[in-house]
Order: sequence, then C-alpha cells, then structure tokens
Amino acid sequence: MRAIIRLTIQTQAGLFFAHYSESGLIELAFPNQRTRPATKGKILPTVHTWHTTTARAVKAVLAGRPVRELPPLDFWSGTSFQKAVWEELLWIPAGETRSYAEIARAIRKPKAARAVGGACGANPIPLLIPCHRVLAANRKIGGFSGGLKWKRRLLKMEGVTTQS
DNA sequence: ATCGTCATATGAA
DNA sequence: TTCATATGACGAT
Repeated sequence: MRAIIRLTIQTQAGLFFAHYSESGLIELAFPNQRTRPATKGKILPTVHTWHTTTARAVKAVLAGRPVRELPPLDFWSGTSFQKAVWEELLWIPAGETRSYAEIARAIRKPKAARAVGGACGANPIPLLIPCHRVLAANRKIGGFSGGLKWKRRLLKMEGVTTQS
C-alpha cells in the first residue's frame, strides 16, 4: 500500500487537490470533485518543495501563462500507451493545439487516434498534462474529463479559438 | 454544413 | 471476449 499525501492549492477558480506519492505528483483534482480531506501534520521537505512547484504551475496555467517548471510526475497508474500519450502532451506549448490523430502519429501509432482520446480521459493530472490542448481534427472541442466548461475556459485563456 | 456508417486501437469488466 | 470510447475519413443529402 502506497502512502499518499494530499495537499490543497487555493486559486481564484477554487480549491484544487494535489496527490503525491513518494516519487512525485500522481493526481491533480479540480475543485468541486468530491474529495477527501487534505493530509494533516508534518509534510516531508521534498514533498513540500514539489507542492510549491505544482502550485506555481497550476496558477500559471490558470492565468494563461507558460509553465516554467513541473514537479516530478508519477505515472504509476498508466499503461505504457497512456504514458507515451501523456509524455507527448507535455510538449504542447500554451496557445497551441494538436488533434487526437496528430498525437497518435507523434507516438508512432498513427491509427490510434481514438485510443488517444481514451488516454486523455484517463489523464490523472489535467492542466499540467495539457489534455485541454487536444482538439478533434475538425477543430471541434472534443471532450474533457473535468467538464467542457473547463476546457473552453482554459483554451480561451490561451487565446485558442474552436469551432462551435 | 450535417449526418450516418464504418474502420480501428486501447482498456476495463 | 465483449463492450465502450474525449476519433477520423468518406460518402450521401
């Protein structure tokens, strides 16, 4: 059984929860998702350092600004395919988008566009793994696990326009 | 422009 | 093995 540390990030958009294992950030939860209380008591110095970085990164994305630095990400829950997708998403800069098929091509599985959508849906760290920057090929919005309002909001913040 | 249909990869039950 | 998908391409209308 892994020990999970849960810490909060207060933003204008609400209270986010960040979950850490002993090797890095494993999950970032949007506000209003039903969630258990934050871990109380003493936090390891390394985790505290990671969390400072996470909080800064989350606030940068919410402000539509580029992220300078990410905490270590722990992809333990992902399959190798999902990890490949998530790592590819990290390369999409703010203000740019890719299609599901483009991501599929980038990881050398050109026919797996639909599966890329599945991997995005399983993304445990939205915002920092920018699955909101993945649109359908026709430039329509696609889906978003945290709710489409969030995807639209984030894209608008980054100056991206989509089809209605 | 919109809609139906099919091909296809991946993952969970 | 069966089922569901945050897709995409194509053709009919």
